[in-house]
Amino acid sequence: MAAESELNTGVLLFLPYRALENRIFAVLAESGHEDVTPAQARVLQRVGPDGTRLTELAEQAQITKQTAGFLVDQLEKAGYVRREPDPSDRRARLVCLAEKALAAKEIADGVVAEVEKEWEEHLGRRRMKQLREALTALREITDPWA
Amino acid sequence: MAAESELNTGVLLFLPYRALENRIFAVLAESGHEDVTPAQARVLQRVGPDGTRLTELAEQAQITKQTAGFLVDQLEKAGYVRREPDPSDRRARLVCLAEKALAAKEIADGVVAEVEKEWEEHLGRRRMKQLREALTALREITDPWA
DNA sequence: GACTTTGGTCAGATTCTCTGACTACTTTGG
DNA sequence: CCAAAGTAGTCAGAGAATCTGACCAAAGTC
Repeated sequence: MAAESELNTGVLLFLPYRALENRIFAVLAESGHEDVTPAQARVLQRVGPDGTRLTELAEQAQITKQTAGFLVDQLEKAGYVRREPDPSDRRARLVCLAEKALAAKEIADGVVAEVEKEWEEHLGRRRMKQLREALTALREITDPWA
Repeated sequence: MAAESELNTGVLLFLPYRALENRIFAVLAESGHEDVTPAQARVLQRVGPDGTRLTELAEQAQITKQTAGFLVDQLEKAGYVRREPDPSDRRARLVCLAEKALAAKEIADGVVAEVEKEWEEHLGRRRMKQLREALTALREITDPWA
């Protein structure tokens, strides 16, 4: 590692990301969702409001569709998602959020809001805004689904 | 997910992080380091220039010391690290970077520099600076080892 | 010197992930 | 309309990564 003040941007991005994720999992566990694993969460997070196909979940989470299937099986058994037939393609099925996932999502969103508030208090409103703005702009060249 | 323009800061941090990581692994694989797995890399990344204890590696990577030991075993077999006795504590051993790891690190650093340059070109010098500055400040409240 | 903490290992189980092979449905180009 | 090619998903089996629990040896504390 270089001198303390010169960490590369990757590490700099990762540190707050992980801090946030840790906070979310801690609160989720406290509120009766200790059964969601990080791997499952990475898939669950990507299920859209109208359902999402397995293949699409796999792509976005950067895992194989077999792995995605495995994780969705578990999420289904645990009551977080349902699989419904896709009306537009009989091969496909849509993974949809169930009640339990919506409740968990609400809790997670609350933690995110809380942490974002803490960050804004630490950075000041102006720098927080600059941060979000720069990251949003960066998305244009780093997010394949932007 | 919310409207496109309103992604939470966690996702916003994660997207560029993963893009960078993917680039690093791609180049590393091309240059004869296809044997380092992501899990190993997360440990390897945290080995300091003067060697680092297993327990410390485990803490920083947020894995158990058993897992860390398992990964270091593999890195050692693959020639990326050595284990040397810690002169200050006869129980402990220091995990030290070997030649092969230094070479890989040089390559990785090159990719990071390249990607940072691309980002700066996209954002402009000013916003890139603001981004790094905000992230560095955030480290004060999100990095337990800051 | 007994007690507690800390650094690390061993053993075994579980979870996550992958590759390869396969079925069923859809799309496309005559 | 039909054959070929592509896409959605599953099954089977293997390998990688991770954990918990039990343990040993050296350090630190009273």
